[in-house]
Amino acid sequence: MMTKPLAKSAVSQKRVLDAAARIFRDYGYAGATMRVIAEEAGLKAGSLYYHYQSKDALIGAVLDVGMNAAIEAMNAALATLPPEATGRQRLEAAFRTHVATIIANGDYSLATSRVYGQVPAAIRAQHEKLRDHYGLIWRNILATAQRHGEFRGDVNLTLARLLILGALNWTAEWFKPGNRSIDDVARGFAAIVMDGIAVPAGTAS
Amino acid sequence: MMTKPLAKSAVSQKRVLDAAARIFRDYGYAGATMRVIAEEAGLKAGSLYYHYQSKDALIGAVLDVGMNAAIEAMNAALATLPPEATGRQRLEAAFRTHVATIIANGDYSLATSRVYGQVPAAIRAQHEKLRDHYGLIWRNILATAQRHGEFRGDVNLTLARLLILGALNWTAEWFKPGNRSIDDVARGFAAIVMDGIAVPAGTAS
DNA sequence: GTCTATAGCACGATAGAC
DNA sequence: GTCTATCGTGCTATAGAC
Repeated sequence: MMTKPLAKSAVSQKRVLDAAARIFRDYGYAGATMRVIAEEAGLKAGSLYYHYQSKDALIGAVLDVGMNAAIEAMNAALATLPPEATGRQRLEAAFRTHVATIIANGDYSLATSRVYGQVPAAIRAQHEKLRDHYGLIWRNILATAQRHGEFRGDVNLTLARLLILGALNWTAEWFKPGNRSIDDVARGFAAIVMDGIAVPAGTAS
Repeated sequence: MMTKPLAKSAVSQKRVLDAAARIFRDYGYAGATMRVIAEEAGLKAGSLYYHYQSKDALIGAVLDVGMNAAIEAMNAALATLPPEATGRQRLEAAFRTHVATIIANGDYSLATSRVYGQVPAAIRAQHEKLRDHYGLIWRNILATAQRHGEFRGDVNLTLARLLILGALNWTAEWFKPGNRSIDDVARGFAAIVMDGIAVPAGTAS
């Protein structure tokens, strides 16, 4: 079965979107000009408006595409786990998937995290639903494991989730392929969050 | 003993800097215009150039002032700990100090974290020394505690530091005074990083 | 679909009055 | 120290040819 070839329009549209992600990432929302985005996509500035109505529409598409990729990857990863998977296994899979997605779609992830605070409020408000949906997936993983007695009852799960997402999202800024693999990072982070870095009390020295 | 009154110039300069931090935070590097910064400071655009040579000099000052405040607060906090303080106590104090500084200087912290990737490379390069210095303080806290056998030997301290700073720096984006206090957040985060969220193995259910 | 050309506006920075 | 006025440049977006 052959993959249906994309229309010329769709190909260009994707090229524009990828170019926009890179330029927004490097220059911020206001600093990314339609001229430079067009050049990065191999077009002239005026031609962008055939694919996207405005600069606002373009940044909105970058935000949504990146977040949808993260949601789909996470749903797919969790769906492949057996029903009897432990909370620990689920959380570790979520760590791995989140980091892998963030690195694979690095241009979109970094563009999003760097420009989010500068995007017009109307665009941000419309995007918020996807963000909240993604947050809910994490809430569920943590709450389920705590309810099953795998995570301590005295841990504030909201705080735990904010710690986890803050730490994982920052990987997009510092991770460089080469020495450490994505799996190393995810496993290392998961180990710290689940077991801590301190020598457990009552351990022989 | 009276505090020496500041010269009119110094007062204005500080007002300009505070205004710049707020505007850079909200509009990004390119989106923050000298006209708007001036208005926020109660001046006209041309008057800014009496205090700062250029927009680049202004963002450079915002970055440096914010980071120097963090370094000084951390040094002061660690200096008040008794010499016999444990690694756990030092780490908890560092968590508390970092979050408190970030929230107290929220305009500067958020401006820095949001525009850092968009600032001209020359400005960023000059600021890097302060960043590295701050990172070194954290490296020392973690390495010392591990050398003393308080933190597990199999924990990768670089990974731990990246997790900690990613999580702590993100607090600037979501923390709102009201329900949770800064100390609650710092204590909660420190507890997770040191002891984990999982129920320890061998614990009776 | 992509181009050129341009309208209308805002930018950073400077000069010189006060 | 702060102002007004302005230079030269570059911005988003549109119009219409190809």
